[in-house]
Amino acid sequence: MGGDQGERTAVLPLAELPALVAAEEGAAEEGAAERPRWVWDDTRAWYPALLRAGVRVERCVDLRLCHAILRNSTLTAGTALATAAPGPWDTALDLLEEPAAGHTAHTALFELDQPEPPALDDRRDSRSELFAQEAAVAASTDPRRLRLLLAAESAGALIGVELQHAGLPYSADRHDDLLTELLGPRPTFGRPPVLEELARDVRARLDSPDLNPDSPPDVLKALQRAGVMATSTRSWELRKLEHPVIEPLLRYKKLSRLLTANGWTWLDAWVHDGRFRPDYVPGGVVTGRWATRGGGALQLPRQVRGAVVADPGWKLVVADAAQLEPRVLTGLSGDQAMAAAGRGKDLYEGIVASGAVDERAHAKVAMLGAMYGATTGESGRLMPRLTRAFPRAIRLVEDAARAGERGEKVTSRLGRSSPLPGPAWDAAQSAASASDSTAADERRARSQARDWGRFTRNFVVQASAAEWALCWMAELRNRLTALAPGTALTESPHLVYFLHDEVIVHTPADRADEVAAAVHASAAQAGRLLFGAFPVEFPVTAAIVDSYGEAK
DNA sequence: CACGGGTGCGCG
DNA sequence: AAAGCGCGCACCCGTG
Repeated sequence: MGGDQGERTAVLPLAELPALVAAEEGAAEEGAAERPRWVWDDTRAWYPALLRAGVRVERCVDLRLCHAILRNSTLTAGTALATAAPGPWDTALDLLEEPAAGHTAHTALFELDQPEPPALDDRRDSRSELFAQEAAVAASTDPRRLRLLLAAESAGALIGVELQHAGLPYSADRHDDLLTELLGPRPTFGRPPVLEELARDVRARLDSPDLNPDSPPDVLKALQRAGVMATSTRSWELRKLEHPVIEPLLRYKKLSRLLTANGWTWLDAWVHDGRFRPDYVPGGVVTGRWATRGGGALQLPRQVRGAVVADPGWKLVVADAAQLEPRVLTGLSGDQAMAAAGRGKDLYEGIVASGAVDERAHAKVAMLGAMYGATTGESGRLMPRLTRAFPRAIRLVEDAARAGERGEKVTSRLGRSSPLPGPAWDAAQSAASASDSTAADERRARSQARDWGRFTRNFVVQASAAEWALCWMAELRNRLTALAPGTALTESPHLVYFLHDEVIVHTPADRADEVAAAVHASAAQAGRLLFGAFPVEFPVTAAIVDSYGEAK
């Protein structure tokens, strides 16, 4: 429970924890005590049971997530925590989890690797870890930013568990209707009727009665036999070709994708009692973005978003940050010209108005190219114009790319650093600089260096954008709690979805306007937290709707 | 039969 | 190699 003076120690049965947490949080609610910040090894291990017991936690330190940040950050380089040999806090979460009952193969593997796995508590000492982390932050080159990052990351961990607990309101009936409309009735086995008919059509038009349309190699061969000069079966490539089979084949691929990714099987597995409950993994991506495990929540196709429906008497507030990454780049680089281009309007229109490019689509493709490292094509051609108009912003991503090419780390706004390239990368660079290096060695080394440079170029922007989004969401969470203090999570406005630069709040209809206001205020606050007084704006849209499909 | 790489496509 | 970043997931198919 933190490094407070006047320490109290209590050992209690697990079953009594919810009551203790509730008492401490409740005391803070009534102003009788300081708000606790719960310190634990892993939010995903502790918080779900508390929520099930009806207990919410306002603040925490997720030691596992914070450790990962501090271990690798350039701001804490040289601290004891960063230089220590790898320990239990560096072990992947999966290896520490209890193997699920019945998964004997997993158990066997586990025992093979670690004959006598010690108990969790022996391996991870949360007290000493907390002190080590506090020392590392205090000794860092920017404690303020790191503290903010660790707080935001930990808030994200709480939110991830709360999102799963609440679930995204989801109408299985609407989803089923959509599937039936597009694919025909659900078959007990084999392809749905519409897909079967399309498969028949494709086979006929290619004169290949045995063709398996799900096998790209088969399809490619059949296309070539029919005289279609395709080199792959990717949709974007097929679309450019002329042949009577192309249209039904594309339709087959699109519907087949819907069936396999979000068909009835997905519905059965992931939607229960009117809620879609994916497993969010905060910090699951190197850049600090979230990942999901199962359910594919971050790839929910636009096609099915109409099935996300508010409960009767409730609304969804669907909020989206406009042009988040270029705006984050603006703040990172302190580019006044780009800040002006984004002030009070669509950033891409602002770039057009600045005279740098002719039309919005060009502004967008040029900005994406700058942040992703495009060298050829339209995007590459637009780069010089962008560089002339916004030299500071472009220099920032170019510098990040050069650092990556040299094999160095780069660091986000709040202090998350990129990983170093692996041994294969080092070996390739060494081979190229050896006295007996071949032209092929040098080509390979240069190519890999550029690849890594594109990664680090994008890392600074994507990681900082992820930090903005965390701050936005954490701030919003606090404001939502304040709208209805003391109520259970799902009885008052609460977050139900997060998608990189987008959130959805489920709210009683009569609070929707307040929620929308909170969404805007939180975005402004996130901008100040990351970039202080620098005048970069972060406009967000907040649509009050009954269904996700109505937004945008 | 299990696995893992490759392919393709959904999202930002 | 779509034009470049970050992902997850389902499927095919060759390999052991």
